[in-house]
Amino acid sequence: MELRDRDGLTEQEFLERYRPGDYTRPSVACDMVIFTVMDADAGNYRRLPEKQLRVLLIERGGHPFLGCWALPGGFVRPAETVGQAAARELREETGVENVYLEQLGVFSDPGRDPRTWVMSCAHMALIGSGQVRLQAGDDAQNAAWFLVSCAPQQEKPARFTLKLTGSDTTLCAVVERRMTTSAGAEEYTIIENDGLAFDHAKIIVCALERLRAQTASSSAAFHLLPERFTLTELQQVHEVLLGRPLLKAAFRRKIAPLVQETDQMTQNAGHRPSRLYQRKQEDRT
Amino acid sequence: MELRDRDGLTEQEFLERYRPGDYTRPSVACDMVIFTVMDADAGNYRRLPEKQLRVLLIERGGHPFLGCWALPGGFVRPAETVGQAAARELREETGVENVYLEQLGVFSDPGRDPRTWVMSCAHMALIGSGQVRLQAGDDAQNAAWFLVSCAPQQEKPARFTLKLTGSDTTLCAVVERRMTTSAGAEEYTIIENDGLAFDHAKIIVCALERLRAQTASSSAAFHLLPERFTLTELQQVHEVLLGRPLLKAAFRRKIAPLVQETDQMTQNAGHRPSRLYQRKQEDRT
DNA sequence: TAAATAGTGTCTCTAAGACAATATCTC
DNA sequence: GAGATATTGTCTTAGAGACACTATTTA
Repeated sequence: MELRDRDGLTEQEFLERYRPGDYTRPSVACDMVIFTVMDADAGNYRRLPEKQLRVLLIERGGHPFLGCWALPGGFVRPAETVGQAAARELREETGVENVYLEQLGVFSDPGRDPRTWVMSCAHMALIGSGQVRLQAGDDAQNAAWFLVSCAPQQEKPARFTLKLTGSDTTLCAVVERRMTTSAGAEEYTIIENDGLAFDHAKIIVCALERLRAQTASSSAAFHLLPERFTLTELQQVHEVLLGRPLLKAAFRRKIAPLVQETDQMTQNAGHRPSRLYQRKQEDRT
Repeated sequence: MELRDRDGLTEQEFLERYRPGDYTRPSVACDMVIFTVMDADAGNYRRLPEKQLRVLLIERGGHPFLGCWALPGGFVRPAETVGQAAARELREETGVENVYLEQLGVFSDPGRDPRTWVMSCAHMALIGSGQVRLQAGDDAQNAAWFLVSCAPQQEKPARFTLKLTGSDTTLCAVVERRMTTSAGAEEYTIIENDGLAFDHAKIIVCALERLRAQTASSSAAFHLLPERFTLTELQQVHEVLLGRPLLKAAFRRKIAPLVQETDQMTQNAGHRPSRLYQRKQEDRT
């Protein structure tokens, strides 16, 4: 097949002669919304610990947004896909590999980075509570796991109040989801922002919305738990993500076909032991 | 607030002195998967016309992929978001505005464009059958609406056979959806490809999957119909998108809360007239 | 009147909501 | 035994699937 174009060139000849133009190109970064679920300090004696959703943030040590907290991230390199860049960033920041990783979309408001034209391809990662190595207080670059709370406002259900609580800092933002003719990653507007760098408040809210949608289809929570878990733990994770309590009997009926019983039980709880389950690997979603 | 960094600069001073580095940057394009639903030529006398899902493709007049068919698209400009670039492309290609537009995600395999490093932020647009101006045969740049058929293979349900039928061309591809630890726009692999440029087979399959997911939640089909439509038309669109027949009674019960009765009826059909409905605008999704 | 679509009624079955009852462990 | 969680049972209700029946228009 020797197709020739209007200059009489074959494809190979064309490519050999090709020189890219010199119009401006954007930098493309990968920002990572890394979630995990941690147990709250079980103050009381033999109660089950509460589950908390947390997100990893890094304190900025230079301009712009000096002193603000930002999502971990970095630039995409020419020989990798954005997904590979995200996996690389994740490994560099937390040391974990082979975890759930999903592309959220591109955030590209022209002024989002005051330095230069940078678009961000945001990703969400879910890591199990057992895999977290980076602990709050690791000051190599001052990274910390912030407790996440994000609820729609009563009067305006399209507005979300985002509150991120660290050990000695609290960050707040209000983000509105616009409903125009379009839908997609960018349809969020920051109304208020206190302490978050760039447009990262948007990105976090977008990730939370995606995470909730995945939870509703029962697929996300497994990634936030260790290999083996009790049904109560699984239910707690669903409840934290959805932000509302679930009925035990109904929940167990619903997830029954997705889990596999093991012959292990919890030990040393201050009460009746619970059976451990694992995810059934037949049909993945 | 006069925070100074380790060089003693304020943010304003830092930005004034900032010079971007000279590492390579990618070009970022916006590729558009533009769907519409058209009536098949109603050969028979007084039957309702069948609905067909179609996608807009453009024949390439230069290397690379000379003679292949490609999604319409173009490069993102510095002063716009990728969403605005998509809307601009859509307007330039089809003349329509204010239609449903959704970001699908970034496709960024390093070799996807043999010329240079180009990533594509794919978008899906849905335009109503009444708004289509560009007709098959408009040879300004040889654009055509291809009939879409895409079904999972029986033996391997993660493999999709994509078939695009134009007036005098048929394009075929087989695309597999990988299910690794990751999920997202890029988790597709092209197994076979005949006549489609770049990685556009992937992008089209990804768009179709997204479109089906939206159809299941009853939100997409409205955008593919004119303002006023019959319930049978709405059902036909759902059936074409989902690829299976639906029961009339159950369908009507389900979409009843989403539509609003009008006092208009269809005219001059070869049978009993049908009431026209419009989308109920109370709760948008 | 025949052909075609429009529109409704109803039975069944499944899944979710709600609540209760029982079981089993540790302190 | 008290305190706590684990696990199962069942009644009710909402919605989807399946199928049949009636209504209304034009050729």
